[in-house]
Amino acid sequence: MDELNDQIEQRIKKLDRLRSLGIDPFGGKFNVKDSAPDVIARYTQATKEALASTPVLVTLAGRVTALRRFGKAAFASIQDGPASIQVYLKKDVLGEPGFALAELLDIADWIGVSGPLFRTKTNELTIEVQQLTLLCKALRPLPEKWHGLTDIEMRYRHRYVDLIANPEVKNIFLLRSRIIQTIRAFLAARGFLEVETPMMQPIPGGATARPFVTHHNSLGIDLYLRVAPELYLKRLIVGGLNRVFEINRNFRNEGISTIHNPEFTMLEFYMAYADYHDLIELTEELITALVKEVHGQGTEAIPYRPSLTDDRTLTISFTRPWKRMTYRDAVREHLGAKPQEITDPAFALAQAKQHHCELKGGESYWQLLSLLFEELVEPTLINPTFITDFPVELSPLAKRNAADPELTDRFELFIAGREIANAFSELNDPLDQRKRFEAQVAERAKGDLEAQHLDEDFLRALEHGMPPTAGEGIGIDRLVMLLTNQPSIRDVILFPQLRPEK
RNA sequence: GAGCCGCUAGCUCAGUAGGUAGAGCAUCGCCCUUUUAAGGCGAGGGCCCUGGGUUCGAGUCCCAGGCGGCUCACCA
Repeated sequence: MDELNDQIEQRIKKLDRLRSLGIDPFGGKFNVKDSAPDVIARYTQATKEALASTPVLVTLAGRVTALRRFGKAAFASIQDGPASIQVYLKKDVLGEPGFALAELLDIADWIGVSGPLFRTKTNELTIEVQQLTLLCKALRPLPEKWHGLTDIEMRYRHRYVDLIANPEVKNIFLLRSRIIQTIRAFLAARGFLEVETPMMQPIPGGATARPFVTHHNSLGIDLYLRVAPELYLKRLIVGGLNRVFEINRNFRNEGISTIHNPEFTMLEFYMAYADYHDLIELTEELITALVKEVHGQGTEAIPYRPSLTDDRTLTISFTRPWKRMTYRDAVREHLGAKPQEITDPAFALAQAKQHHCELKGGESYWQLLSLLFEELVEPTLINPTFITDFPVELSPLAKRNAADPELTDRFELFIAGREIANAFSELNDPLDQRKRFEAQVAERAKGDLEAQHLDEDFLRALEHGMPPTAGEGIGIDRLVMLLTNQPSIRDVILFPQLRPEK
């Protein structure tokens, strides 16, 4: 043990005292018959008199989170899952040996109790413990009861303590789990098959991002942690799995911030015979279902506070249908420009300069528009908005628009000024796909480390024929942030990436 | 990567002007059989993030570093 403070020392001493009483401080199986949440739910209405006349015996277990001693009796709160219940430890009832154990209890210990329910003078539902079992002695104390654990670094590094001390933290992760379960059920109900594709890929593809590199010893090759599952999921569509989805981690070797963790959870799903219009409908339905799952069935709007330092809270309305706008029109509207102006590259350049976009020189028309979009439009997209018709230049895997070959059949969904979903009709022309890869390879050669690689096997798969397919990706962490009103991604990831302790 | 802020007991925090390091909770001892931030009396507990410097003297001032947070930039 690295540090031996008096708190730990005292608890270690108690191990011997327990053993001399014949008690194993790190006991074995305990036959749990009830749970605190369940008992509280079932007997919340039971009166003092009812409990006295028809005794209800319960047996449950949990962690001691508070202890109030009175010499020959004590009250303890024990935490069992999402609920906490009070137990009463009384010498008369427990007897000598049982009470000797009670006297050696500390906050943080795990105990099993059984006995009848009763109500105290203050009417609190309480277990009068007849049988007390030590399940596990804790050697470290819990944080202070009133403030809990507030040091942010400690909360992330010692998440196990955070989860014990801060009930609202536990609740976020319960919600996260429910959100993911709801997504699974939603997709399964529509005939989507959940699959798992490689996390370690010889060629990282499916997104423009810098990958992590690792090495396989016996193969003697470098492998990349995936930046996206996209190219593998589309191979499955080629293989005839018409509707597939994957919820799993992506890894991107980029900065860390309140909205970026090096590994993050992504939902991607692909639907044969559909196009991006179908996914707009599906996305509205899915996210509406999630809003209702988290906030209640009647919910039309939710609050969201995007920044820790700014106490401004947004109200986001999910009333359908959500706004739809083309990429170019969104920029045009914000500039108050005329249709003939917005297509003019010189106009775009002038506007980019005027709005202080960071220009490296030599930007294409669509790159300029992209800068203007990010600078001007994105932050204003508070209520859910589908932005459609992205330029082909910025969409190397999306199908060309039939009417305008410069554009693709693609949308991104923005909520609270952030991209929540990205979807398109998938490019299934292997010859066009090859050209797009080649353009990306040329970008790489020019030094763009995020540009994509040419994946010969993926092209071969497309050459076997991929039916018209629509595909979408939704970043789960940011979605959970939005639905649970958390300004930092670290508050929706159990173990966010931190520098190691010294 | 840059700027700003933080780091003191197990936890939450004070620490005046540079002069022997404090409180509450927790811990230990005593009292206490319906408390719920229980109460009363008493006690112990410190690498003040690390390393330099200034000074008779540094938790405090200066420099460098570590870790964290936020903001900005890139990405989802």
